[in-house]
Amino acid sequence: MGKSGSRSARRPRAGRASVSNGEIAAMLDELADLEEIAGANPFRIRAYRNAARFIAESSRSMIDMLAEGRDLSSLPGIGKAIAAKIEAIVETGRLRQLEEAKKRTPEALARLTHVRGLGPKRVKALYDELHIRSVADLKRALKAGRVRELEGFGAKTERLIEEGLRDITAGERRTPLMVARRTAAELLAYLEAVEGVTQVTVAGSYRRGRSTVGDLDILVACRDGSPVLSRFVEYADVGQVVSRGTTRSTVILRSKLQVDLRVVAEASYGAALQYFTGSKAHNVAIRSIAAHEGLKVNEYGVFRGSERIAGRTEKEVYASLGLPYIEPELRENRGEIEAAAGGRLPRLVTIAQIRGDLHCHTSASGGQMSLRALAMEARKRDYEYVAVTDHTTRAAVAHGLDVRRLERQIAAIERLNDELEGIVLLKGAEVDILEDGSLDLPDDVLESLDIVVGAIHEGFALARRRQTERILRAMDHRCFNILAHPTGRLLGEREPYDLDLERVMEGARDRGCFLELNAQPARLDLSDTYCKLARESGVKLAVSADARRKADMELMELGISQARRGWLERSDVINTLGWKSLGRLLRRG
DNA sequence: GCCGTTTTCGGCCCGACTGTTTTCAGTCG
Repeated sequence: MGKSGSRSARRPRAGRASVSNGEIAAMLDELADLEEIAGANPFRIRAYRNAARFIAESSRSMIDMLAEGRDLSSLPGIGKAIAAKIEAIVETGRLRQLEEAKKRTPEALARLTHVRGLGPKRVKALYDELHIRSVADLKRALKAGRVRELEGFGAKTERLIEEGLRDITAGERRTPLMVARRTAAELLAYLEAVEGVTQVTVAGSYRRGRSTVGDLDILVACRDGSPVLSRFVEYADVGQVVSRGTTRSTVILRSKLQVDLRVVAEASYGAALQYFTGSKAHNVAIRSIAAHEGLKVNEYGVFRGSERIAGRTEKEVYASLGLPYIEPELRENRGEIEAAAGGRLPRLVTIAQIRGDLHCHTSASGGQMSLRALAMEARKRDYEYVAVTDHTTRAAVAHGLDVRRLERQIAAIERLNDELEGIVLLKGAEVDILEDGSLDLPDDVLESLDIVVGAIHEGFALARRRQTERILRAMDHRCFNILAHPTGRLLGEREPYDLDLERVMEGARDRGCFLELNAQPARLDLSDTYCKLARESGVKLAVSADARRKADMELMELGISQARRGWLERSDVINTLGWKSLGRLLRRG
């Protein structure tokens, strides 16, 4: 964290610099780190962090909002002072307060606070007493045995820091949700079998459906005397026991995934689940509301004075604060509490409502499934339809179909549809959107398809305006239905291409087109915050697995998690419709 | 530094675990 921010701060730009929200957030976060080491007012530091988080998650770019003349101080958690800082960053690419903070406190110290076991106080002590100003300095001091001689440090703290350093050298890792699921399932089965255990739930960001998880937070209810905590640390995959208490323990598995276990009584299970599910920002907001009502919320329940008034179920906890139940995927303090208070919570789409998949590949363009295998797999999932959308000629990515091969595939689909019961294969294609906005199949072929999915596979570097026009022109074609992976991002690999996504959303809505939520773990495109923006713009989405092989079909669940995090309801997702209604929607007339 | 059915000042979520403490600070979630 904070690294990209420091880069842009050193490289001033003229005029409105193209500073991303992520860079602005990183600069505020770095400022918070440095001020914290310097011992500044902790509430000011929290204000910086809250603002940074809001900006990083915002689907609107700060540059655009300023260009529109929006008053940034009207945004939640952003007042006059931080609004001025954001403006300065956008105008000049730098932040004076950050540069001054770096003069007082070496900037590498900010990174040290990210080492497990090291917070601002210890980093400051290391700097003041041992003049440690970098990871390398710290390693040398550890080796020389000088750290343990400091007041407040000891042999155990020294070892904790050494372990923390190894982790940070290995890079900050988050585990993909689909990978964490397997680990969680095995651990859950193990814990459920321990005597005295009555309930086990994986909470945390896993339960909130985030695409990656930093750790697993497991909550257990059990009868008195259950040996669940000792069984937990004895679990065969445990590599290291970090802490071990009477109600909570933390281990790191051999896979390096951290797991926290928290044990509570049945009467507190709902309150503990609410607390342990988070997010932190949601909990802080909830507890703050409680405080205004003269109540106290903790993981044991909701209390008025010493009397517990709720806690057995989450529903009870929210009800005690005058709120309806809030689904875990919404708990990010992105407006869900206000919506709950106003009776405006969405009824989130569920996996059971999905009637088909609108983006799948066969062995004809890089996939592994035959047409028949694809149909069987879809039927197994109780789908009513599945679209065959292989790449077309231009796709440099995967041996695309030319017109002749596509026509043969269409004929094969028609024969198969005559033969198969309980599933309909849709004739489709994933066509390339060329740089001038045309599609790479002739009109008469496009006309013969049930569904046309369009995507950008090359020319990622076009300027924002041209890229936006390119897509809008593609959607002008009366056969165009769904814009696949709309921002083109590849997580950890490729940034989204520069695009005015709001214009694309409005353009799609006005033309009767749709945007995709591509459920491939590396894409998850649209993101949750863009899903929310799409819903607010009135454009509907298709949630698609973009499957290449059988196992990919289950990625629909990942897509639905993301859709729920984006506040989508059944009516926002077109593949909740039966084929009859969907077919009408796809014929733009 | 932000915020407001305790409103322009005075609050700001709450608790567990560890280590080096002889009563609690630091860190974490």
